[in-house]
Amino acid sequence: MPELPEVESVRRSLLPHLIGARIASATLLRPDICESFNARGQPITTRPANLLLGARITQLARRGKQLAVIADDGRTLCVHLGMTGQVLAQPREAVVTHTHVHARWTTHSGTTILFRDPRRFGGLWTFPSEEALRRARWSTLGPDALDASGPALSAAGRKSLRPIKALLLDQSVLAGVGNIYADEALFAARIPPRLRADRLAAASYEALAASIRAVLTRAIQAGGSTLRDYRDANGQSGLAARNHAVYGRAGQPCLICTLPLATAVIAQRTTVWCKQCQRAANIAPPPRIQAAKDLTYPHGGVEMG
DNA sequence: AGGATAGCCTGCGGGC
DNA sequence: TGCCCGCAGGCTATCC
Repeated sequence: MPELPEVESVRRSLLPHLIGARIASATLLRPDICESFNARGQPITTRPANLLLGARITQLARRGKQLAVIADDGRTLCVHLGMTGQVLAQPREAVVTHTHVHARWTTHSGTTILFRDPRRFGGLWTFPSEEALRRARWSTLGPDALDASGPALSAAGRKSLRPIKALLLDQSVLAGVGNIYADEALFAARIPPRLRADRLAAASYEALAASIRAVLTRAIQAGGSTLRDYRDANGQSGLAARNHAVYGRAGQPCLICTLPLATAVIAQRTTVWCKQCQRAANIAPPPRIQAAKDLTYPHGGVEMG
């Protein structure tokens, strides 16, 4: 399940293969996984030129779980890995054959790039400019989860009746967190996943934002979480799953208190947490907002500030 | 309009 | 051994 750390690991592993490379061929084997747009934002038929044929790659960008391959003339290819998507780089003469390859590129330096995605929850989107991508697809995303901030999360959460876990999974609130790292971050911050978003104090959102940044950073350092499908561009699996404290550990002992970890479906996702360590009572509640008429001041004045 | 739900899609593992 | 079912889940469309 590629979430932010996995997509970032793919991006980093692609850099040496793609930066400065010129695209010698581009083939779309499954047209229905790609959508192309012109400068006016209208959908057009995908042609090799839209898939960066002839372009020189200058930049690989990422926002949340989405990757952007940007060329010197502005042409931009957006890649979303969905659940099982992979971008693989291999020598042109490689004999390894893959199933479910939906697009293939070659570079003038002799590298073949494949996009494969058995479950096809991922896809490709092409734009004439980086700006067009940002306008069409990235403007609906919240801040990148590596930049998670307490005030921004709090602003979204304080008016929401959803469980805090649902808030973390909402890409328009925060871009990049999926089911694995939502559970891990909530455990690290000792927040119960079902707690209503509007019941968290600003200080708790600050702690949660810090946990999100820490969990994601550590996972990137481990090369992402390989459960089954995830690989980076070189076919390497990631070791971050070794660090999971709760995800995939239902019924096993909590690493802090040894109580068996609980599991339930929350926000339509399998959720694992520790009922002992993650309790609302551990967390500062939000300040109660009282009606003005109920406020009394011993000295009869009105407090400012 | 926020929030919940269905559906997309394939591979794998458990149960019989 | 083999078949069937359930599950995994990011995201969009749809409904309430």
